[in-house]
Order: sequence, then structure tokens, then C-alpha cells
Amino acid sequence: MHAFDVLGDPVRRRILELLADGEMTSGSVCEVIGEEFGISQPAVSQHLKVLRENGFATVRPQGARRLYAVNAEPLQDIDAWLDRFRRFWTPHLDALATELARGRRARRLGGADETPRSTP
Amino acid sequence: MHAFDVLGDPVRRRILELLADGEMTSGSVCEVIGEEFGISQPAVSQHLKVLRENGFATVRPQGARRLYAVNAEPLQDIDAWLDRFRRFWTPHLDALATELARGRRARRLGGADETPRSTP
DNA sequence: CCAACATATCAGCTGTCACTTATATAAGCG
DNA sequence: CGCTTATATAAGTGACAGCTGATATGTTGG
Repeated sequence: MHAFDVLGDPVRRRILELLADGEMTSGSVCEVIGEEFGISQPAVSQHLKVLRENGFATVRPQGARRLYAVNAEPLQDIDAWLDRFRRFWTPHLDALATELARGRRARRLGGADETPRSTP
Repeated sequence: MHAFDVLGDPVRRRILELLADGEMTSGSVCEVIGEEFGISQPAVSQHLKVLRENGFATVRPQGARRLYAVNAEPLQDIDAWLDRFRRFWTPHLDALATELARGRRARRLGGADETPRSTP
């Protein structure tokens, strides 16, 4: 599943927003999301699974609870993908801004955006 | 359709990448995308429609052709949404970087991310 | 140990999205 | 004017994402 697909779901975006403020147990997430979106505990748990399996969140058991936290790497990938469009709203990067942008880009791991081969 | 849903499709992402290099006719886009993804002209046309209707692309008729171009506003929205996670990979913004980040954020239009009301 | 809690998984249903083929609209050209 | 080119729309279909209710797994406290 591609990073953008993961973020395509409003529930998952909201969960990440929650986690952005710090670790949360699955239960707390379920409480808030259930309240806001009116969906069941299994539904939330499934969303957490998607976030986990796609590297957007990490889990840490603490007794019976599971503490979820943001893992930003995939978000950084998205940020990197946006780079090619930044010039549309940042007409002329001055030297330092260029430097900063380059820094962000360089800090990325390996490129390889899955664009399919010409003739399968 | 939410911005992230629009970008959830690899074909649409690729189209935007193509348009990032400058205007293209629908035909040219069809040619490249058809080649790369092996889908039909109507399929590509439908994707272009989604991009159009969600503000990711603009069209300009030129005779029988239609020239498509990137419209970056929705991408900027996404960039703004990412702001709350930037601290995860930019541990300590120095003064100027903060200033730049604030500039980007401030340049955004109105906030209002569609988070549903508590009890419908 | 066992009852109650916390969380994950399973199986099945349903709506939506991306595709196809066929066709409509419209501009250029001889 | 027809004919071809360029693009969009329509209608139908298959796959799959996200939901629910039921249930499995694992933990804690009495």
C-alpha cells in the first residue's frame, strides 16, 4: 500500500494527528476516534494495523496496553515527493532556503518511487 | 474527494509529475501514461477529470487540443498538513528556518481540515 | 487460576473506484 | 461539407477497502 493511500483515509489522518501530540494507547485512540467518527473498536484497530504495517506508527507493549507513536519516515517520503512542486508556491528560493530544501531532500534514504516498467 | 485520495492513485501522481515539467496536451499525457501503465485513453481522461475537479490541474483549450497544467494549491494544502510532523525529522529549527516554515504556513488560505463533529 | 479488561483478528457484507467498450462532442482539413 | 483527429462522457463490471459482529489472544488483579 502506498503512503498516499494510507493517508487517503480521514480516520488514519486523524489518528496520526492524535499521535503527533505524543504516545497513546490503542484504547485512548479508539475512544477519541469512536467519538469523532462513530466507528467500532475493531475498525480503529484495523486502521492502526494499516498505520503499523506501512511504517507510519510504532507500537510498544506496556502491560496489557499498546502504546502507539508516530513514525515519521513515510511522511518524510511524502514531503520529499512534494519537493518537485515546491517551486510553484516558492517562486525563487534564496541561497539559504535552497540549502535547507537540499538538506531535507538529502536526508532522505533511497529514492525509487514505484513507477511501473514500460512493457510488463 | 480529499486531496490525499486524489494522490492515492499512482497514475494521478505520475500525471502530476509529468505536468510539473510544464504544460502538456491530454494526448501527450495519454501517450506516456498509456505506455507506462497500459491503460486506455478514457481511463487517462477520467484521471485528468479527477485532477481537474479537485483543483490539482487546470485546462486551457488550444484548438482541438487541451493543455493541462499543474495547479499547486491542493499540494500546498498537503504540505501544510505535514507541518505538524516536521519536527519529527527537523529536531530543532533555527531562527531562520522557523521563519521560513512560518512563511509557508502563513501563505496558506484558511485552515478547516474536515474533522467530523462529535455527534451527528 | 479465573473473571474482567485491553486489543487484535476473522468472516462476511457493501459501496465505491478504476477500468473497459462504445459513443458523443468538437475542431481541423481536404 | 464529410472525414479524420482530439478529447470527453456513458454504462457496465470486477476488485477491493472499510465497516460490523463475533471471537481469539493476551494481561492483570483478586
